[in-house]
Amino acid sequence: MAKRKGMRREPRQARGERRVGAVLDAAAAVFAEVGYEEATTNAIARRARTSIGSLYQFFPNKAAVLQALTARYLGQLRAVHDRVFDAASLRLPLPAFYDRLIDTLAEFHRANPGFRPLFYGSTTSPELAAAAALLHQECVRRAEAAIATRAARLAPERRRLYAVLNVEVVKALLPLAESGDAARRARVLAEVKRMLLAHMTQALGGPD
Amino acid sequence: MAKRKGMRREPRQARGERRVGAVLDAAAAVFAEVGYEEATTNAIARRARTSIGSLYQFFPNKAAVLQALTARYLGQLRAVHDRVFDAASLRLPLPAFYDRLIDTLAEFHRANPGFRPLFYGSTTSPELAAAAALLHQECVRRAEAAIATRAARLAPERRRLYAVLNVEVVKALLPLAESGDAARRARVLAEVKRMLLAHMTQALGGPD
Amino acid sequence: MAKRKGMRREPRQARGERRVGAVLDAAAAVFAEVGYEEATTNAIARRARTSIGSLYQFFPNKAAVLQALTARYLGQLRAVHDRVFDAASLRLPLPAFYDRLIDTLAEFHRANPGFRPLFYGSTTSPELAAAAALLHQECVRRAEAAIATRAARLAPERRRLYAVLNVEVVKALLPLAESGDAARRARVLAEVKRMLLAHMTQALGGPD
Amino acid sequence: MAKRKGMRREPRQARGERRVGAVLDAAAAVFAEVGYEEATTNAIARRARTSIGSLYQFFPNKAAVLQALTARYLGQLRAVHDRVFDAASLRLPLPAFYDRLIDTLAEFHRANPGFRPLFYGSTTSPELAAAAALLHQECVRRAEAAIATRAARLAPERRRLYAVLNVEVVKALLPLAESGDAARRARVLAEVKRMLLAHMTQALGGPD
DNA sequence: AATGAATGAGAATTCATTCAT
DNA sequence: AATGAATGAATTCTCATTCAT
Repeated sequence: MAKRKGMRREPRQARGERRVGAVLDAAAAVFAEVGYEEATTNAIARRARTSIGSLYQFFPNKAAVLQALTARYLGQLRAVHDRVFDAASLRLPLPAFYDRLIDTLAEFHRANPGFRPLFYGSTTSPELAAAAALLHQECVRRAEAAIATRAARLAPERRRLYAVLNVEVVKALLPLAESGDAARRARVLAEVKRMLLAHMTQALGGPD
Repeated sequence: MAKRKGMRREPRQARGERRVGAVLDAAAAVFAEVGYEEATTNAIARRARTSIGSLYQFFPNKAAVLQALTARYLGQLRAVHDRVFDAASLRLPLPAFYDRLIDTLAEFHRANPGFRPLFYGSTTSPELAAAAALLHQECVRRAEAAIATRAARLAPERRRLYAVLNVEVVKALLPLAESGDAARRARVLAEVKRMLLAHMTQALGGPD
Repeated sequence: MAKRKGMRREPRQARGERRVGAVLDAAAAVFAEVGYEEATTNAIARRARTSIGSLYQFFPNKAAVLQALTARYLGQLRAVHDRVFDAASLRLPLPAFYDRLIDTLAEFHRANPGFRPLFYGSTTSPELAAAAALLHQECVRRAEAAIATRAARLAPERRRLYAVLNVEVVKALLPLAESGDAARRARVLAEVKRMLLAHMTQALGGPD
Repeated sequence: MAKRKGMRREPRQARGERRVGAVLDAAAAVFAEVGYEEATTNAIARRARTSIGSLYQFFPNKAAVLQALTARYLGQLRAVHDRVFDAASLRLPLPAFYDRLIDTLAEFHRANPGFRPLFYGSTTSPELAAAAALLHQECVRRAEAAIATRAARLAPERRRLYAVLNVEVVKALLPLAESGDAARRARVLAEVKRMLLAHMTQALGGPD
């Protein structure tokens, strides 16, 4: 599994396995609260109810914790993408497709506060930038593939441009959807769908 | 003047005035390079060719430097807004208006690297969040006013929602415009305009 | 047996016996590479292809590993000494005696990299100093005995002084012999012999 | 001055100048007590009656403290060498020359406990090895020059070999001279002189 | 007995801020 | 006013040793 990358040692015992999971959960929580750079390894260990030594038994440094957490989220994100970009969905009319896509992504975003600091990772630390790039790429690749399915004749560069624009807009507006009550959330998501639909309909040259 | 917020004392002499400006210039540069949180006051002082002691003579702490810099950028941003949201512009057809607006904002963004870390300030440190909120509000308020002029009968909450959406989308996509050569920049900006235009035309024109 | 010093328990089984030997071999290798103080017990266990827990099953602490290794080397050193200080050798003319002695010691030194950090153990950690002292004493005692045989009327303090000088000079110059190719080695050893011979001839033969 | 190498910043104020000296004095003392590797920067700062932050204001890391101290000792050692290797001394008969040389070096060694851990620096840490190499080279170079003066026709490689041997023997035996009372010291030094004299007389081919 | 996970004191280093000169 | 030295809490990471499985 990808989440083994950069770890100091494979946990050989079930206890270690659990501990690694606990550390990643704790890291997600701490990163969500104060961000990656401000997060301290001691705070993560404390939150995981373990000792700092244990953390370093499995992860050689703070960056490795970030990497492992990123890998875990990447796996979850791929699973979500597999569902919303499946063959059936890709054959849906564009409005229905966007409806399903945005709702699903919004739900993933809502349910995973620990995902956000990685996805929105600032450019300051290279390791965080790498994490963000990884997740971002996954999104762009999927969007690109979806566009390719729906607009096969589109030039690859335009396809890529539209993919990036879609990703950036959704990325920018999902936090907004979280910024109020359920009604607010519904209104924001509706507008996101409307905006992307309007733009892509026009861009792809008429109604799909 | 707004930029005196959080300063320890008013410089009575031109020398002090110049020193403050130099510190803010240095802070802008350092923030642009490593971000606010990673920036050190010593690095700022060094860059300003002054001593750390002098810096603290004018600013009680690091946050005050950020605040003053934010105030300075807020002033510049307001000046830009005054120009693009003037009466003549507001009377322009929507496409022409967006064209002018986006180009102007893109130029401001391009020309002020020090503005970005404040505008995109992550949520981690409260002071940075406050800075970002201040700049964000200025943008939203102006967008709201512009929309009010063009769609007077629109319910205030919708007006506000559209304002926020416009701001977020532009904010999200300007960095993208910076991410390549001039052609890339042109393509991205064209799509931004198209996207907002498509959305707003529909939103303002169609059934609410 | 002396090598049981400081051990937690006697291994009752051949497996344990082998394990202890493997740990000492590993310790010798690691000490040779990074020195006693920089060596970690985990590195020793890893090198011995055993677990840290097993290591501590046999040795109560790091110092005990050093002690046991020292004891093992002391045994080997005594065996070498028994050979070069045997009755026949002691009856050899002084030049022939030194020739044999130095060559033998140089060979022991060359063949046992793990011996060096113990023999040259710095004064910093008490346990290392103790190890070095033990090995040093063995050398001095043998040298003293040899001198006593050859110069029976020499005052004990002088005997001891000469013994110490001989040991220190050999100790200091053996690493030098290792510092180059075979020719270098031969030249250095020849000079060592010449130096000690010249000195001792004068010291024993001349006025006291 | 060489001692400025590797320092984080030149002290600009007299206070800083004093502090740097105090830190080096403290480092010498701490290194003498526990060795370089076991010495902690906090212990050095405490001994210098300053804060750890001050230490790091002038030295970027522990190695830099070692470097600066080495440079200081190198300067002192050169001064001593300048005296014992001056033209007049080099014209002295060999016995008188060695007498003066050994006594002077022994005195330097006795008076500078902080010099020893650097001069005898083990090979474990590269920075310590570098320090030791620097001091060692100074000694070998001087010895070589002295031998060249006294035995001009000697092949350069032999000259170098004798120089190294002289240095190593003195280096090895000076600590021995320190190992007892004044009488012991005198006896050891007398034998060192006798040994080197006997060897070199023979090596250089008859009485000088 | 063997394994390897758990522990936490301690080490090097940074940096916002204060203070002496 | 200006300079830069002083401070020390906080941070990342290591490693000898203990303990659960």
